[in-house]
Amino acid sequence: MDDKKELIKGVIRELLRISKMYQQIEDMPVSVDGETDVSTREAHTIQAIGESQKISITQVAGQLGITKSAASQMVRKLAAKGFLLKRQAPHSNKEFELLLTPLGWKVFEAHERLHGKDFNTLVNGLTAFSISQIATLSVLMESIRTILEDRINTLDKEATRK
Amino acid sequence: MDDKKELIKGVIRELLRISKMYQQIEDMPVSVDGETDVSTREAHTIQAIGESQKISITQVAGQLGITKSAASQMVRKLAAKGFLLKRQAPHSNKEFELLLTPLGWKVFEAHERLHGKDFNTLVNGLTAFSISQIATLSVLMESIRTILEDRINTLDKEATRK
DNA sequence: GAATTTGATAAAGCACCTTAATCATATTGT
DNA sequence: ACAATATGATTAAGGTGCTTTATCAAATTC
Repeated sequence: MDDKKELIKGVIRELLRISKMYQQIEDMPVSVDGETDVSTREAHTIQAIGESQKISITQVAGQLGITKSAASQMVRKLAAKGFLLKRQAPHSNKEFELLLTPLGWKVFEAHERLHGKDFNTLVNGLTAFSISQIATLSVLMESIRTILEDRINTLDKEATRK
Repeated sequence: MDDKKELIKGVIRELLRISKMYQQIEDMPVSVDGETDVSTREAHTIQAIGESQKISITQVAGQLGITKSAASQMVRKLAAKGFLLKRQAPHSNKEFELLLTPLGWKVFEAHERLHGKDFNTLVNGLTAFSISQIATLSVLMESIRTILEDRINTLDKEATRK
């Protein structure tokens, strides 16, 4: 009985370490052409725009979980650097639609490629295990995710209440 | 065969989502007494000092992975706020040793408690599964960790090379 | 058509970090 | 022993990315 609890604790500890390591990888700047370096936040903004073309500034803010003001500043900087285009939306005189330039797409792809590499390494590393083992893992992961989701919701409520 | 690969991909995606969620929890400020709010970085500095008493500023920098300069600034701020004490090390006239004040310990404990709560929730959530399932999970986690470790090492080398 | 809401922006300021320079205290090599 | 170097700490200046607050014009609602 205690053995089991210890085993579980070990697994959770491992999970937390993995989370930190992933974060560490995620935080590294993306290099395009081995030339220009793009910060993580810049890359994420470019990613958001590349994924949903013609997105507006307010939508970018929503997707990244930052204020409209912050998104506006970020977009201005990226446009100045030539990563994206900001043009009047056809349906509105107050909205803009954002598009990646070829250079922007380069960053987008470099970022995707980097992540794809990590992703594939992980996938390959797990192919050695049996289907039923993976299936178990899948169930446990979902359970862990649910637990964390609940936790985040309660913390959010607490923060909002104040 | 393809089923397996898809299953694995799903698991990895889940893992990445979990990592992001954990990061989200980790980034929330710690509240002491429901009164003072302490930022994540402040809490981590306090945690580092609480864990290894009489640590020096340079050591704090090493542990948090920031420059000595940044650590010095952070420590000055925390000392001014009354969370820690900075006194001359007995063995050296150029080093300081850092200690938490009672208030500092309160933050330390609040931070630990918060994490302990998450930790226990996760542990409890997993007790429903069988020992062998957990054991499988453990093996897989270790394998994932190794993969990420390798990745971080190569990325670090690449970054240093430049 | 007046009042309100919404999208975008600008100004000011904050948290946290970096690099580079400086200073005093060790430590090392000859 | 002492000159050269290394180390611990600090400061000044600057950068990034965010927030809050205020403003403006365009759109929507009543």
